[in-house]
Amino acid sequence: MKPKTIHPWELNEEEAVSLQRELAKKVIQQDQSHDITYVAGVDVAYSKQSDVLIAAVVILEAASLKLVESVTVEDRVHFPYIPGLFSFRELPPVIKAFEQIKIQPDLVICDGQGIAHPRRFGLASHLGVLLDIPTIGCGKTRLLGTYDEPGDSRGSHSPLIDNDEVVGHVLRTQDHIKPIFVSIGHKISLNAASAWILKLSPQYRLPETTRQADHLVKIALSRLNPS
DNA sequence: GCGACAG
DNA sequence: ATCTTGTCGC
Repeated sequence: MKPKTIHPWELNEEEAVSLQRELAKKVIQQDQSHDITYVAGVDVAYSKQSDVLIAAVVILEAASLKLVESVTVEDRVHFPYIPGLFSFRELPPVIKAFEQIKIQPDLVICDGQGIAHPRRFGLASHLGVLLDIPTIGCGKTRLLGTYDEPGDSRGSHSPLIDNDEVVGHVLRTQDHIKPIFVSIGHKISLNAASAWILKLSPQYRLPETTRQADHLVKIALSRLNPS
């Protein structure tokens, strides 16, 4: 008989949760590589007037934060937005974009959470396990966890706690600016993750990787949806 | 039962 | 995320 091709993104909610529980066992919450030359940023933009979405991957030279490569991919939504199952919605186009990247990054910064997730398997962790590469979850808002407001100077941070576990850092990347939520994605420690996010955010609230990827997807989408 | 809830 | 109007600041 003809085996049907199963794409993880075609699973139902219950199956997706089961897959997360299985893959979460593969997450490595410790530093692995030490030589990081290229850092990648990922982002996805959606069209409200259709089911089209655009994913972008940008590669920056870690030392200079200069863009050295970028790719955008157009796709269609195949999974609804469900808190906790976000990766099943955004990863398909992101994976396609990575398949076209020539420079292999040593670290990937994701827009969303890593292990600061109900099953410790947010977007960043999912991407890290699939690509077998170090990843960091960098969210603008909280999915879960409690925390005390960090000091108001750049670099101040406080632990994000869920079920008595430290699942991330609430990190202030600029003086007096609203903090962001950093968590381990895969193959990196929380302290190293926060240090990297701070280094990648020399001037703005969000890391340059995220800003560049965000800029790219918005331009690509505006070309499809001329106002 | 009532909120909370990455993007 | 997207939509949306105005406002503030460099």
